[in-house]
Amino acid sequence: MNAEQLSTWLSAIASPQRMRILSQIVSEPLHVSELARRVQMSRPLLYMHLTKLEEAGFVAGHHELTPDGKALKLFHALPFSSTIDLATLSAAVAATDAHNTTQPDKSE
Amino acid sequence: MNAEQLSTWLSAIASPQRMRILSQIVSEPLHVSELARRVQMSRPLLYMHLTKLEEAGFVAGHHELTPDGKALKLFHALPFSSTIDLATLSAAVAATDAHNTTQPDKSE
DNA sequence: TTCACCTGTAATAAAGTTATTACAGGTAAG
DNA sequence: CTTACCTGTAATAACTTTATTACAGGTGAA
Repeated sequence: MNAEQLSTWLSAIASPQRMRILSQIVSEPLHVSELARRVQMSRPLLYMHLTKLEEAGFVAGHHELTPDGKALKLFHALPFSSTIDLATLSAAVAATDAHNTTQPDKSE
Repeated sequence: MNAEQLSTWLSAIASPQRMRILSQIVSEPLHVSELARRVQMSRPLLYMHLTKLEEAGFVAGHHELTPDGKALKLFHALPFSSTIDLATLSAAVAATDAHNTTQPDKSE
């Protein structure tokens, strides 16, 4: 994991709003509109936050049909645990440097 | 630690630039101008980043006089290690909620 | 058909972060 | 006194993130 990837990952959770969103869907999944009401946020804004969380791998969403045929999009938090320290950060920077110096165009 | 504090802490390291700065001063302290040259960044910009890192407790700066009397400001990285997971985030959100509900004006 | 729910996105405004430029001032050496 | 270093900050430009508003469209029930 290079510096940019680590940054994207950390940035996704480094937001009080997204922490609140996450903590609401830890124990049970909720559909978007219900979640928007719980965190008191407009739906479009919530979508933006959920997209960031999903891209960083903190949540997953899936469609589900209620018995009466209504389509809901449910989101739930994905468990994770990561220890972060100076070595983690230095390793990420080193990965970026290696990439930009010896392997100018390697896809990963 | 509440959600805002955790956010400030995470945001401080969630930046490729600040990761690069940190990784340069892990093993040895450097003065501002020298550090600016190493990370190829203007001094004013570096100050801004260092201020954020210092406020979050990732670096410390102190003045030092060279034998010939020149005043340098040296910065070095402070060691840390923290495990982050859903429980950490939920606890931070809970701390914020408790603060805003039962203790409207408690200083900490 | 109308009401009350739901999903999804485009356009844009508001706010915050990052980066640059231009200062003012200090010490030591040539 | 000029050159070559250094610290520090104010003003502002450029960019990114966050938030709002306004759409278009779907289902089921009254």
